[in-house]
Amino acid sequence: MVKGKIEIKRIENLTSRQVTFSKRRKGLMKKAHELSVLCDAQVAAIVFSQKGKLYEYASSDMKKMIERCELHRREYFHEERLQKEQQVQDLKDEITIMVNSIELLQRHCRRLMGEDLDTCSVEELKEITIQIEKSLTIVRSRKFEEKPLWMQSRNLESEKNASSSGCENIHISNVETDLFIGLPRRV
Amino acid sequence: MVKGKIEIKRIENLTSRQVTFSKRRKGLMKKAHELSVLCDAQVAAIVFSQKGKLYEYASSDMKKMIERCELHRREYFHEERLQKEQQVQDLKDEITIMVNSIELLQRHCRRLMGEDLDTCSVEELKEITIQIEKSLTIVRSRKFEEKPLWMQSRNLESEKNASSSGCENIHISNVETDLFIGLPRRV
DNA sequence: CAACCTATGATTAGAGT
DNA sequence: TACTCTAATCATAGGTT
Repeated sequence: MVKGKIEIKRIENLTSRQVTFSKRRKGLMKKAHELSVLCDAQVAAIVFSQKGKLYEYASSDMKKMIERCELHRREYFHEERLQKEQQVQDLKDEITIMVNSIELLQRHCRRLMGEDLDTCSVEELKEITIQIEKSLTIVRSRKFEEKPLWMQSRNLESEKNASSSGCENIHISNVETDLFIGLPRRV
Repeated sequence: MVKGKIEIKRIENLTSRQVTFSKRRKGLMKKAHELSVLCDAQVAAIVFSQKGKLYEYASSDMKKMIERCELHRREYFHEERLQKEQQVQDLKDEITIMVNSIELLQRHCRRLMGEDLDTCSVEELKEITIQIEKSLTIVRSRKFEEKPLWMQSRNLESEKNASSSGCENIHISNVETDLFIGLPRRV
């Protein structure tokens, strides 16, 4: 083989390979630059040496374009992540509020049922007693109003689903199963 | 200027520019390929024409590398998104359950207070009456147990925080108002 | 547009320093 | 390792078909 002529295949000699890498790499970058200037095109060339060192060329427009793309992509994902985190936090806040409400309601119920009275002040006890007496008056007056049969059956039906076990047997764990029908979403 | 010699600046003649673009683009790709083979390096060249058409070269290693990166990134974001969606769905499910529980508790309370009795069956009405009579017996027996002062004050204190308005002031409608602030609608 | 031609300039392999 | 030199090859501007 004459001087200067080479076959395009891996150069086995390390030194030769390194020298050729340096020369041709510069040549490539120059050609890339010339192409971008002469033809008004966006050109990029990226080279990793065997050792992993990076050499690159990018016409200025391309550089800006890549930067813009990267920035845009990063902002998009960041924004999306923040939104989801905010959503999760909102839901958790809601749950906290609801847990408090449930505890309050449960205590109220227990007291109306004569439980948990140890934690009441004398004042509260009086209020509860008055409420219960009022309730008793109401339900007793109710007992004597015999409703017509069609109305009874209608109520029985609609109640079967809503609270099949009747008032005093409501356990929260049952509630979950029974109530799923028709209630506020599953958004 | 002699034939074949040119200045590196934008070629104004459109035809010339297009021809040169085609020739030099191919030349650049060839050089990129030769560099990657001869020197065992990872090389990529990217060219956008003025019209926005893309031409590119990537040595097989580089191609694989880019594909691997893209795939990895996509999988990562996809995975993250799925996880967050699942978390949000779980929270929403929890909220649905709690909304149901709250409604049931509210109904239970209202009935114990002699409200909402129109939706009761005769059986349920009997059960409620029995419950209320039991409650009344309990609270009436309580009234005569005068608790020592230290116990009263302890209870008063702990109640202040847990339910600032105390038992006697809890109206279900208030509770509802408080709760609605946080309910699932806005999700 | 593309394929080819050719004179010329550009690049570079291999050797030397 | 990074230059310089130089012969040889390669790329390509400006044509022509």
